[in-house]
Amino acid sequence: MPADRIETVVSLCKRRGFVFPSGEIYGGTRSAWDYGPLGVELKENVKRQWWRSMVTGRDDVVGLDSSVILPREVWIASGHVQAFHDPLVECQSCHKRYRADQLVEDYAERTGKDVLEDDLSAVPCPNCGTRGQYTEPREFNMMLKTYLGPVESEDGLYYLRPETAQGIFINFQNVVMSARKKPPFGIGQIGKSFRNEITPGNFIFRTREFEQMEMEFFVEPGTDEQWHQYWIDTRTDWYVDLGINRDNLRHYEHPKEKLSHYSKRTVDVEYRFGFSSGQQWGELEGIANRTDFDLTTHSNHSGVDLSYYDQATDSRYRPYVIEPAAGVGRPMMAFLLEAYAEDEAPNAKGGVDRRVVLRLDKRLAPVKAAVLPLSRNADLSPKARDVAAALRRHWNVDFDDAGAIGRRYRRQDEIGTPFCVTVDFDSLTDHAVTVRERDTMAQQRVAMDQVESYLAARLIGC
RNA sequence: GCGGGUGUAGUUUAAUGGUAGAAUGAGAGCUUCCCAAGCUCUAGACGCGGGUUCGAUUCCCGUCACCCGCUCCA
Repeated sequence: MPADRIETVVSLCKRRGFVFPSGEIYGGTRSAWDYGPLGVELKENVKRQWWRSMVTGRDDVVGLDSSVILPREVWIASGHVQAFHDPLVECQSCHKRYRADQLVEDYAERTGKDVLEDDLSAVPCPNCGTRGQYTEPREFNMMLKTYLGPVESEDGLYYLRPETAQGIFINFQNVVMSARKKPPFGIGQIGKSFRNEITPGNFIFRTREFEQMEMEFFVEPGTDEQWHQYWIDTRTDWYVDLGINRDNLRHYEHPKEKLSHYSKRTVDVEYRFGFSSGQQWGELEGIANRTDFDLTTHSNHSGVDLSYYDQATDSRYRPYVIEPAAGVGRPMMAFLLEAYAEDEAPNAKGGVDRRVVLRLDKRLAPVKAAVLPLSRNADLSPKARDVAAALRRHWNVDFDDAGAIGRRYRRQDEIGTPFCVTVDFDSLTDHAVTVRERDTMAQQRVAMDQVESYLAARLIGC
């Protein structure tokens, strides 16, 4: 394994069409990435697996797809407008940045003197001690704005959602009624969110436009802590099931003073990314106990009572919410890093060379099978095309008849294709093909009309 | 946003104040070809914009992107 796995994988991603820098021909866009032909397949597979395990595979969760643009009041109620509205100043001497209100507060605490946020001339920089050399306070709101309507005015101001969760909370009543769900139950959603991050970077780890897989699980107050633990365990197992080594996962408990404004307790599932900065761990998913914060605040702001009437006890309560909120890009990056391997393999020259292989779980592999005629001669390609066409009815299948067979196997290994189906000269007479498995390198002769069922048995859940 | 570093084909790189060479990868073809074989051919780069200069990929400025740092978390 090369020193910098991330760099290696990033380079593979570009070379093979997983991820491209966005807007490259115009010089690029900061922290934006486009998903190429293989990347979109992998990403869709990650989302599909999430959806299956979190929504359709469960009796107690239903799905939703809410709008990116919601009424402005939603974000006032949720606390996002306020919580991320803090003016920032920067010390012009040492270039460290502070929240102005924090500086004022700390200063008052230390000296007993009150100053105004817009006059920091008496306040020394906590870092370098320089007094009052700050830039003008600048408002920094994490939410991206847009303007709807023909005229760009404050009336038309809307925010792009910084999380998908609020779309779920404001539909709580709709779902309870239409889907006839009782707590404990959840609503899952996959979609894009937008945040004006100060420090984007680390490839697709932190971007300003990103995709989330969130589920809000509504439970009776008092049962929230057990459910929280349940989801922490369940979500961790999901990553392991899809190929992440448990040793490369850990839980991070958010310290009380750093919790988000809505959270009572948050535990992150972290993966050992091994960033080039030296930082090892990075968050894949946060599992938060949001209490009844959201349903309460939306009840108060909208005037609509978002409580649940429990017929059994003839009582009404506001459910607590456990939220497992995952990214899409982050797990995708983790799966790629985890899958990347370099083997030594004997080559046709009698030597040994490097075999790059992505040991992606079959369910995640962008291409499930590749059909490779041994040669372009002897009419192997038409037969192979027929095989490929049959398989394509079920899976994403590659057909490749260019160049040496060994090279084509390697190309498929590099993108994690679990099966290669080779049509050879014998196929013309015995009507069978060789199926070669990526991980074991085992080869199996299979009758041509059996290939579909042979693979179907091995691609369950894909 | 601020500071530091970097910027040559897809990737890895060489050289140069007189507009670029290689390897590998890619495409076409030959070879009954099962693990990046061999041979032939083809396409492909100085991030972008200014300035200095007879002439800039090379020097200067700006800009963009990436990496590293600064209370960001999916």
